[in-house]
Amino acid sequence: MARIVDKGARRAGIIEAAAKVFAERGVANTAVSEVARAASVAKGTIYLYFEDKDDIVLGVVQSIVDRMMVGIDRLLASPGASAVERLRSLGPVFGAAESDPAARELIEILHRPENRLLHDRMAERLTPRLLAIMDSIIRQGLEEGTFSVPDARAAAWFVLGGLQSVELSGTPHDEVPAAIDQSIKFALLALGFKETP
Amino acid sequence: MARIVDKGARRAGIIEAAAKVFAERGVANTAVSEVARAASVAKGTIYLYFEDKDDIVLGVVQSIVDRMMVGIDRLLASPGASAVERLRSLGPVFGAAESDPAARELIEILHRPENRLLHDRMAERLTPRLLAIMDSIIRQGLEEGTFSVPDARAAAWFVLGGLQSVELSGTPHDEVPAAIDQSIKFALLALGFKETP
Amino acid sequence: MARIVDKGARRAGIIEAAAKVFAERGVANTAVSEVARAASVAKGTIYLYFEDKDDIVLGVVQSIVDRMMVGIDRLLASPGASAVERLRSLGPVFGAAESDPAARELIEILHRPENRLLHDRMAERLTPRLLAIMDSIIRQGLEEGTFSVPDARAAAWFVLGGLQSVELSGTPHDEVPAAIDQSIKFALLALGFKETP
Amino acid sequence: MARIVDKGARRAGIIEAAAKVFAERGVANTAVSEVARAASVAKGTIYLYFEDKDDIVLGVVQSIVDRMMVGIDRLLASPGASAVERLRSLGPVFGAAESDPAARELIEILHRPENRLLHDRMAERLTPRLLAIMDSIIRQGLEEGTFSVPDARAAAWFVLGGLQSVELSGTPHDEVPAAIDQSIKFALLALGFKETP
DNA sequence: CATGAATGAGCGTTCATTCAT
DNA sequence: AATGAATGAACGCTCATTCAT
Repeated sequence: MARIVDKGARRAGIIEAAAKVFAERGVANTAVSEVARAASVAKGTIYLYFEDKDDIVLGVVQSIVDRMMVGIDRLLASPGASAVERLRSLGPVFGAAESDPAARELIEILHRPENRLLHDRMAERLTPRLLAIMDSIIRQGLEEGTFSVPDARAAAWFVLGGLQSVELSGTPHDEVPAAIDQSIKFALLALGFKETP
Repeated sequence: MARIVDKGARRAGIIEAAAKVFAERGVANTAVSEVARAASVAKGTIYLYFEDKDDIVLGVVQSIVDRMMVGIDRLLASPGASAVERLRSLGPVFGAAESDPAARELIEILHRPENRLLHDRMAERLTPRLLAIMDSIIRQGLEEGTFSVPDARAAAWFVLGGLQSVELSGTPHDEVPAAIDQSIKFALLALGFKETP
Repeated sequence: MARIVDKGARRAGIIEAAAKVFAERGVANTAVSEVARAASVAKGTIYLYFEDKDDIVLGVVQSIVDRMMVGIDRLLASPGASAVERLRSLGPVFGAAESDPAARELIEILHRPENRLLHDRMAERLTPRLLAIMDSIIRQGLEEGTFSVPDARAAAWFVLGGLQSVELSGTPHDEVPAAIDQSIKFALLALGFKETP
Repeated sequence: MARIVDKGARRAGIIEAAAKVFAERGVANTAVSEVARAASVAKGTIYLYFEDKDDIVLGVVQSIVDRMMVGIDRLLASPGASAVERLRSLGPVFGAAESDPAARELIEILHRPENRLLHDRMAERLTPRLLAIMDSIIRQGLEEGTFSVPDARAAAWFVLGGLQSVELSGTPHDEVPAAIDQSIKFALLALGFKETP
């Protein structure tokens, strides 16, 4: 039954199917057999590509994180942008949904209580990468002389934590962008940036 | 078949035992029967004091939160303290442990991946209370003229998120107090406080 | 706490309460503790008056049968009535409900699938007594020369079975009396009775 | 992990084993795990073939009913038989056992009080089919002019109830055939049949 | 490679019964 | 006599994992 797809594609297919059913029923309430059915694959086949159920969850998370990071990288790619501009362009990331309805749905799914695990696993993997980005932005700002902090890494943690709080604050959907703007202003203040020189 | 202890003490005893075994094996990996054994009580007895397993988890969380809040309330009690002083006195809370070895162990336990549930449940209950405290500190600062933010609630969220980040930053234990100090400085900056007037 | 009531009354009270909750929730779905609560008695007290749960069920059944038999005996009491008249007066018993709304509700309850046990236990106790009545009626008819059967007991079983069938036939409520009349005609035929001499 | 038998045979095997243990211990007193053990199958396997325990009971009942119906159909198959002959040939069905020792044991089992559930479930499924048969016999008799009843369906219920009574009458085994004969005579009387035209 | 029937440990929960008070 | 907290055996059911085909 070796088929149209190679190992990588088969794995990806299972992950895609798993993401779908996890989204519909929650991770804990989804049996491996349901993932198999959704992927049009036998239950046993799953174990050819994944260690165990947890490994599937991890695969789903990784694929989501990967997709998010592509978007973030694109956002930050503009060459010649200042640290402040880069920080500001990071705003939508923490509002998450923006215009992409798929992302909006994803956020909604991740916030369902039965998907805490998925959410946390994702945050676990996303945070270090966001931190690295934030760190590089702050260092750039220090070099440009627009930021003034004694410890870039500590500052990165603080600012990141502050910005991620928006997600938890229960702000109504339509007020999120404003809340993000607000938070970015706090972040710039914390980083020692003076609005107008 | 006779009661040795009163209802409250029995419940507390079960919670204490549950906290212990949850800590040792993780919530998900701990069967109700193990809680019962740890509490020297029959399995059925558990269900005399708790709706279901979830209710036990909630009980453990509540008891931890209650203990933490007592500490926090004590810290903030000093009458006549300024908003800045209060904010600074809040520092140890986010370092959490320092001197108290029991608390230190608790933090460690909560951060183990299999205890995410417990951790999150706790954060769920703790955050609103911390937020209320932070909010009141910021409002006090605004009244005193030492802080300058357009929206106290948004600021509270941001600052709280920033401070809670320390917990996640993986800072070595002996550097935590310094990291907290650092973060409080960031917080003050974000709140528009000028170090020297 | 020896009280207003003597042993017998206490037992009767528990039976009455049990009948009520059994009726509401079904026997299988009713815990002994619920019977106790309904009887305003401690769980342990139940076991002072009943061997076990089954014994409670039996008590309820017995009390219902007793009540029904009183009604039946009254129906058949008319002195000087012929066997045919007696048989005909037995009709309403198999329609069960007649005018008594309490009896109607009882029937309904007994027919709920989760109360099969109760229903069967009742039938178990009721059938021998109905059989005895039927037997005596047939013997009276044989003496009077209106019936003609070789074996009164066998005839009693057959006729009783036929009449009880109405209960199972799913006949609509408003057609039950007619169905009973019909069945009694069959019964009389089976007993060798000629309508008009 | 390989299938030795096909799906149908496995299901049938479980039903057979279940029938056995249900017979030995009663349905309520038999745990699913005991059925599994009897069927030399893992507990989980049971749930591959049956929804839940109730479904097993239903399966057992169905298989018994099916076997009985085959016998009945054979009995009634004789082409060109009159309604009276057909009715008479139905006799053994209500005596159930006679020659077949397996059936005899079955009847015994079903009459044990803890198997009321099984018995009732079976009666539930058997009665409608017997009723249909009886109804057709009566209609045939009406057409042939040998029976005379105003309502075939009502008559079918009555006669069926009467005949089924034998099963309940506690007649000693060796007298059952005679009792059945007796009952069939009652039935013919009730149906308005005159022994000698 | 792929399958899916089979497994069985393990779970949360119930509740009839007991007995110290 | 009455209580009700405590018991713990027993249950139905799930599902991650395996492996013969």
